[in-house]
Amino acid sequence: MTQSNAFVQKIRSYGLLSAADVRLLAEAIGPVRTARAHRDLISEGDEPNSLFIILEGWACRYKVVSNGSRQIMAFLMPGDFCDVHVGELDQMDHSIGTITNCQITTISRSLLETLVVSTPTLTKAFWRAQLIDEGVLRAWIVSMGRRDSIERVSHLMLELYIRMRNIGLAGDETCEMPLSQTVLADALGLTPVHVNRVLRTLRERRVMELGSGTLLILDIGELARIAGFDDNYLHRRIKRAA
Amino acid sequence: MTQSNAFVQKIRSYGLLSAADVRLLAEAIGPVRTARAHRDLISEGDEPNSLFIILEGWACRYKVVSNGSRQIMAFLMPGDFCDVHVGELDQMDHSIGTITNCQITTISRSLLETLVVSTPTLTKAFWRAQLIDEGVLRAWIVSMGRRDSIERVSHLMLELYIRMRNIGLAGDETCEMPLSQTVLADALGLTPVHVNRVLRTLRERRVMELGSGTLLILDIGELARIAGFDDNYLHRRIKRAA
DNA sequence: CGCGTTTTTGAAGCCCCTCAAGTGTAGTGG
DNA sequence: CCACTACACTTGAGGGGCTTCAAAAACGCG
Repeated sequence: MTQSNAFVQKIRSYGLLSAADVRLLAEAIGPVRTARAHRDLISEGDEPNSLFIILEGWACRYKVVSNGSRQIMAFLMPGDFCDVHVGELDQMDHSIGTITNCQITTISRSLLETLVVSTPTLTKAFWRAQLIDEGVLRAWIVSMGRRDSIERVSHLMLELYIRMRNIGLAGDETCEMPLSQTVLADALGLTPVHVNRVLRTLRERRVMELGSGTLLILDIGELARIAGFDDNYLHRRIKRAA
Repeated sequence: MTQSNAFVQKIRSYGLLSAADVRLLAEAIGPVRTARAHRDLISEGDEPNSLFIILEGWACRYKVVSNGSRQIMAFLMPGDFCDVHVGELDQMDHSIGTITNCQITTISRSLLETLVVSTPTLTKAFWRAQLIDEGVLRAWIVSMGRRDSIERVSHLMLELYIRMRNIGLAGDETCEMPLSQTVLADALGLTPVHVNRVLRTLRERRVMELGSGTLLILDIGELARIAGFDDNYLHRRIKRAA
């Protein structure tokens, strides 16, 4: 049961759950299993059957477009869940794949539905989680549309750093970030070559360094300034960590 | 009450509501009022107070970034609603503004909450609407990241055309589309100048024409081919129209 | 009819891409 | 311990898509 904490804690932070609610939630969670890196948890076109929860490791939502290139639409880290819309939609319009080795678990569709219908506080907590994800999606759109490459890289690094900190996985201006430059490029709408150059610039300017699976922030003020990082957004997400 | 149909019908199409549910929903809707074009319904930083519903006209979610440029993150058309997260989030991280004159109405926060808690079918319908919006957001990210300008314009035109058709506001390969090239540019992450050139290309290739507030699709197959429009996505949205 | 907005077109430039090659670094098997 | 492979990272040179700047034409509305 300890392994499910990442998820239960996240949901708890989104709503005032009673002890009974938390117990119900914890009991709904299925057995933990391990998934290797670079595997699809769900593929585009699949009919979704159960809700995936990441307990450990990184995964992502992505879609391969007609010209063969890949676009990552979201990163999933411990505590994140994949498809609350289980059963609501007919087919997946994108895939979910692991980036690192992951510990995952599931909640079955029927159990989830009972949970959501029977306990309004849980409904609200799930809803809230959904809304925050939506906010992140909107921030990505802004980045892709109106930020150049260095701003975009900076913004993503800050987002991920803060999300890691919010779940207690980031230290003082450093955290694990097991993303290759190719994966970053797929998320940012850039090429790996160009991501490389941008990272070099940021390193040379003593703003941040990304290497061997670790992010090191040297000057968070400057990083936020470059990114045009919204104080508001930042503030809300910091608050949420508490 | 007839004026609220766009909204009620949309929610009905997302769930099997009983007659009582529909009545509850219809009764919750406040008085209809008119909003002029180019006005903010909600501004960034506001504390959201009630749920806005568009009954007539077009609006959009947008954000102005630090360098002064604007990014539109979503278009809102009749039946769409703005902020189910009323009260869930502390502050708006973006603004909502009208594009044309609009007929709008609201549901107060407290009424909405009672509704959602008391009737699970309504909850599910709202949830489903939310999930579809999220799918559209993800499609936008894919467009911005991995499609060039002509593909991106084509994709957006198809999305908007199909959404208009789904609410019965599109004719046979034509519909109203009151978007200036500047507005389109703000949505697509391009400049108005370049949008103009892309539209010319599409016109010269006899694929589609956009002018005087109207979209005219000349060759929908070719348009979908250029856009890399997902059959799956298309299919789902057509099905949903029924 | 006059004025602001939108649309259109041209010319020059930059940001990021493409292509290409070279350098690690980790894992595998001899 | 060293070949061998696979993959990620790095750097250079050249090109193209979109932007920027500028200005004219067309449209819509009082």
